Order: sequence, then C-alpha cells, then structure tokens
Amino acid sequence: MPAISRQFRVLITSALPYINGVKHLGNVAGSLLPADVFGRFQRALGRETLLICATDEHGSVAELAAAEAGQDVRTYCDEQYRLQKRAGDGFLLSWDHFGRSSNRQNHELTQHFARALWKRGFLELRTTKQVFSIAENRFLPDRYVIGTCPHCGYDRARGDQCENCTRVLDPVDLINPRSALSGSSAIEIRDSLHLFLKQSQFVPQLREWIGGHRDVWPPLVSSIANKWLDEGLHDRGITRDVAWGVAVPDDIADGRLKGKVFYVWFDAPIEYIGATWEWADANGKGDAWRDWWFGEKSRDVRYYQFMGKDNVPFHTVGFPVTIMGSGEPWKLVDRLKGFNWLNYYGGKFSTSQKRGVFMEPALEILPADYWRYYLMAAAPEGSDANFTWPLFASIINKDLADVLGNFVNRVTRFCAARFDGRVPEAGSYGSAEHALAAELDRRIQRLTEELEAMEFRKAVAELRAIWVLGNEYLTEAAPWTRIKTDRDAAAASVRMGLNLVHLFGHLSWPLIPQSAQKIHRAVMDAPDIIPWPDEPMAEFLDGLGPGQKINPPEVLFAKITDEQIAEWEARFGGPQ
RNA sequence: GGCAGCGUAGCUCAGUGGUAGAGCAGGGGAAUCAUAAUCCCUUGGUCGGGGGUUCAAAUCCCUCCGCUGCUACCA
Repeated sequence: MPAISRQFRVLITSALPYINGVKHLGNVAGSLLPADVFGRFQRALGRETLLICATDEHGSVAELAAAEAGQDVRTYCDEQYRLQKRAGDGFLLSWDHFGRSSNRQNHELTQHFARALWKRGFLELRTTKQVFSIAENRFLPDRYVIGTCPHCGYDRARGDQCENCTRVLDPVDLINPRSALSGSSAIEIRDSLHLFLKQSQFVPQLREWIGGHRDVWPPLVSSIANKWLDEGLHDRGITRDVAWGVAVPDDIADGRLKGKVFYVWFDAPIEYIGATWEWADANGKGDAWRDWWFGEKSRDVRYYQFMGKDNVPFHTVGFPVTIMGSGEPWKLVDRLKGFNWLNYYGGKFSTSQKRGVFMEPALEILPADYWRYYLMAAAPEGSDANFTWPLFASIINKDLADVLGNFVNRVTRFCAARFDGRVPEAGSYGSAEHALAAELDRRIQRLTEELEAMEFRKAVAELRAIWVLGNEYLTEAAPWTRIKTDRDAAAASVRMGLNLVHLFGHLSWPLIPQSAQKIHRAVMDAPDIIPWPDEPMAEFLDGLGPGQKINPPEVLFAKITDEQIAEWEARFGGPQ
C-alpha cells in the first residue's frame, strides 16, 4: 500500500441544491453523491474530514414558488428544507452539516463580505432600468416579463430570451410587455439603484490563480473558467429588488439601497462558510469553523468542491472574486471537480413533463446503494451521460448481483455447508494466494489513486475488477472439488474467500455503505466508518480469526427484471 | 448568431503523436460452491466526412456534417 499522508485536513462542499423543487438523479450524480463518496473515502483513510452542504434558498424563484403554494416564503423554505434533508439522508449522504443559506450565519457573513468589498472600493453604485409591475407592486425579474419579440414577432417571448428565435433579449426591448405572473400589462420601466461587483479588475489575479491549478483541475473546469476570462469579464450586479434574501446593510452606500437584498449568486457560495459556522454552533465547537476557512490555522486544509458544469463559472470566477476582493485570508478552493449532465433517454430530466427519476421515487423502488453504484459507475465525467432503464439494470445485475453479491453468497454458503459456518483453520496459503495478494496490492493502490484523483468511473471499474479477482481465485481454487481429495487445501481457499469478503466490505464502503456494512457483518462486526485497508494484503488476508463464526447474509442485491424495466419505463417515461 | 464540448466496436465509454482498448451484448468452451450466478477463449471498429502538418495522427491544424450545452437577471 502507498503511504497515506494524513498531514492535511479535508474540507468538502457540494454545490448547494436550490430550495425549490425535488432534485433528480442528475443533481445527485453531479455533486451530492460524488462529494459523499469522496468524503467517506477520506474518512476511511483516517483524515480529518468535513463534508458540508446546504440549501440555497434566496431569490425570486423561491418567492414565487411559495406564492404558488400559498405559503409565506419562510414556511415554504422550512418545509422544502426538511424534504431535501430527508432525501439526502435517504441516499446515505453523510453530511457533517446540511445548512441553510437563509440562516443567521450566512446573513452575517454575506454582509461582512459586502462591507469589506465596499470599503476596498470594489463595489460600485449604478442605476439600472428594471421592469416594475404596478399591479403586483414589485419589480419583475427578466424572465417573468413576457411580450412580443422585436426580432421574430413571437408573442410570448421572455424578457431574458426569446424561445422562438433563441435571441438574447432585454426586457425593455419587448413589444407589449406584461407580467408573466398576473398577465397585467400595467408595467413600467423604473430606475433602480444597484451594487455592481467590479469583477473586471480581478482578471489578472484570476488568470494567475486558475493557471496555477491547471494540473489539478479537470480540463472541463479550466476551459470553462478561461472561457469566461477570454470573453471579457463583466462587472456583475449583486443586488436585487426582491424581498427574500440577505438585506443590504445601511452602512453600505449610506442606506440608499434600503429594502434591497443581495443576489442569490452572491450569498449562496458564502453559505459554504456559513454552513460550517452552523456546524460549529450545532456541535458546540465555538470558533472551530474559522480554523477550516480562515488564515494561518486553515493552512493544513485542502478544500475540494463538487458541482455540475453550469456552476463552474461561479466557483472559478464569481466566488473567488468575492474572497480576493475582501482582502482577507479566506480559503480558496484547491481541487474542483465538475460534472457534465446526466440525461434521461437523450433528453433533460423534466419535472413538468414528469420525465426522469427524482430522489424520493428512486428510493421507493430500490435501495440507495443501487443508485449510488450506478451513478458513479456511469458518472457524467468526460461527457454528458445518458440514463436508460436497460442500461441501469444491466450494470446493477451484472456488477452488484452477479459479481459482488454472488461472490459473497457462494463463499459464505459453501463455508456454512461444509465447514460448519466457521473460518476454517486447516491448510496454509500457497503460491496462488501469494500471487493474489500481490495482485490485490497493485490494484488497491490504483483504486486508491483513482479515488484520490476523484476519477469515479475509473475507480468503480477498478473496484469491480477487484471483485472479479475473487471469483477468478475461487474458480481456480475450486474448493468444492478439492475438498474430496485434499480437505486442508479446500479449507485454506475458503478461508481466503472469507477474507476476500472482509476486504470487499472495506473497499466498497465509500461507494455502497449499506451493502458494505452487510458484507462486513458476514464475517465480523462492522464499525460505522469502515477504514481503508492500509496493511499489505498478505497480512490483511490472514486477518480473520480461524474458528470464528460467520453469518451468511441474505441475498445482497436482487436482480432487476424485464417486467420491472417495463413498469418503470411506463411510470417514469421511456423511449419516445 | 457567437462560444464551448462531444462524435472511437451493436450499447455505455477509456484512450491527446509511436503497432486501435475495457465492460456489457454476441459466439465457443470449462465448472456445478452460488441469486443459471461464475471462470477461460473469442467474433467485432477504414476512431463522423474531406484536406493538411509529421518518419509517424483517434490524438495537432483547416474545413464540412451531426449532436449537446452555454450565451451572464434560471438556479
């Protein structure tokens, strides 16, 4: 095994799911799940790890969704937060804390960053033209203004873009504009004062910082980040005329922005820090949260972020500008893992069209581990990936049921039938076992490296290949034949088989924790965190005490049938 | 429209200058401990089309075709 450095702590955040709406498998695959697998792996290695997530709650979208549900926005968010938390727990996401961007800590921090930027001259007041609806007595976000497109004449063009001719629009360009909410055409353009963050001044600094991570960020991430810089970074409005958000404090711009709030994209990433503060408060850890984020004490922290590709610009440009501009030594991200899209039968997951699989229904039909395995085995890493039920079923059936589940089953059942359900004592390991241990040493090293590098597809392929080694070994050793002529040799190979079961419980835990626990319990009690093996395999594979009782588990993974595939295609949408 | 990414075996995807790869599916065989599950062998691709650079191109350049995404107030 490679020497594992524990000289640093690991801080992990996954992109914050927006409060509105149930999350689909793409959201799980693109940030929530890989962050968890990686976090579990880091804990298994024995590194001090903090896995943080939160809901992103502010902005007009939440306001409008609450209104539609007939609730005030706080109540609405409380309810949605509980649903999201429950769904995350259901997927076995092992957050150290799952916070909320609407909590006090984030409000304080967001205002703190804004003040720092204001004092250092990186915020600028600008008067902008905004659409105001008299009927609703509120400003309307661009997408909630509809009217006739000045380019193609389409009469339901949105204020941000015409869906018909795909041209980007400004709401003031629309002919006969009206509110998409009430349909009222009693709208007017009003001046509105806003804060702009002078991102353009940070281009050289960002370029250097991004360039310095070229070797550790995936090409997808660097290329998206550089694209934004190459196109010329615009200054960005960071306040909005909505009610639900972090208030702009009076000491910025002499109170001239009273009643306005910060734009969600300004306060949401700050919640990574805010949620860490919430974690410290919730666990009686005082100022410990600062040691993960601020100054000298956070020097030993390596910070990882997980997100979908749509989020990359905000994490490589927007949020870093906030931090750089504050002039304070807050931690910037060290390793950033971006994911492409997971599509459903070639199209987008769609709530409105009821196409695709969402978190809660997924867990109604199958345990979390099935989803966790599939989503990492077929993770949208190199390019967009495509979910179909037949593909999903073939991966689950082949890898989990046939290769892993069946291996555990055949070893433990044979042991129960022929060796009294106890780890056999007789016989000793020979050249086949030594060769196997050596091969496992090599492969586990590769697996460890792939996981450290966040190469999930490759890691899963390697893990699967390790499971296959178990079946290969057993077929070659053939204790069911050997037992007729050489009972000691058969005993030794069954002992090896059981030790492999034990090993698989360890190696599989970050990916499929529930099943790994079951597998581990087949041969001995399992700790909550199953540690990554760090001894040579020759030693590990001799770890089970001879004579100890084993417990053959029930079938670990039921196979998915053609009938189920047909049923689920009908229920969730299938080929069209 | 602009920009970005992608296009490799029937399917899902690795592979970024040096004799085309994996898993699944297909074909043949072995075994019978096991959820008929396993193991071994094997068929299969002019790397989207065309042009160029190079001793050498899936890989670099140009061009065309196709798909997807982004386009900054949707998060």
